[in-house]
Amino acid sequence: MLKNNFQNKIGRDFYLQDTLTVSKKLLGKYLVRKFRNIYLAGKIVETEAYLGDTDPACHAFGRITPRNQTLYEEGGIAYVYFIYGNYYCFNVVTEKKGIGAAVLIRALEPVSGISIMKLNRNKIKNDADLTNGPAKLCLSLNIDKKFNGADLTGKEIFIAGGVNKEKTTAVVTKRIGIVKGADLPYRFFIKGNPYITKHKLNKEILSEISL
DNA sequence: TATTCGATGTGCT
DNA sequence: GCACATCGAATAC
Repeated sequence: MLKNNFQNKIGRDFYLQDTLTVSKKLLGKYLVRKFRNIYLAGKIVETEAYLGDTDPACHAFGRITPRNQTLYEEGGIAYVYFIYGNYYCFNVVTEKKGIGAAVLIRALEPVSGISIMKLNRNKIKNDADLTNGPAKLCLSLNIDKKFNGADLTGKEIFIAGGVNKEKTTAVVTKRIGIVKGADLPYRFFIKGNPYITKHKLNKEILSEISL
């Protein structure tokens, strides 16, 4: 149905921009994952920026290790990490090679392949609960460690431009679920969208920006 | 409705 | 040995 939208794939140059810029511009675009010849896709409605070795919350803070080395690659690949013994989180690596920065995709609005997403999540009934969190969207889209380092300009997983003509207003808050660097205003979500993570910080809006 | 808490495994100290 | 970019069930109110 929305197949035409998904052909509008984002190219490499987009990801080489400043990480905060990419974080904002990703809102309204589509994360697409090809799963057994079916497109599982959702509109990106919530992101967080992790700015590299100067950001205490970023996995690139400190030395290069086997875990964080994909963060340092050239922008336009995926950084997928395992957390809390159970879950994966999906990031978009940004900026040029040598800078360990990325954007965490925190929530999607399900668009395509919703019935498959529900099969990937046994007990979930509401569409919103399929992808309103970074680990939830990985479960619904069947994203795991094998996508770490995946090329986002390829065919298996990529990001496509939005077709919505209406203007999007984004809202800025502090980042969620971290202790270090928790005061930085690096979380962005689409104003009023019902598919974002449920959190008390949703009410503590620091600023608004129109995209 | 709000808050607490257990599950779970890997990387790094 | 401990911290961890989470989730969802259980508990408290």
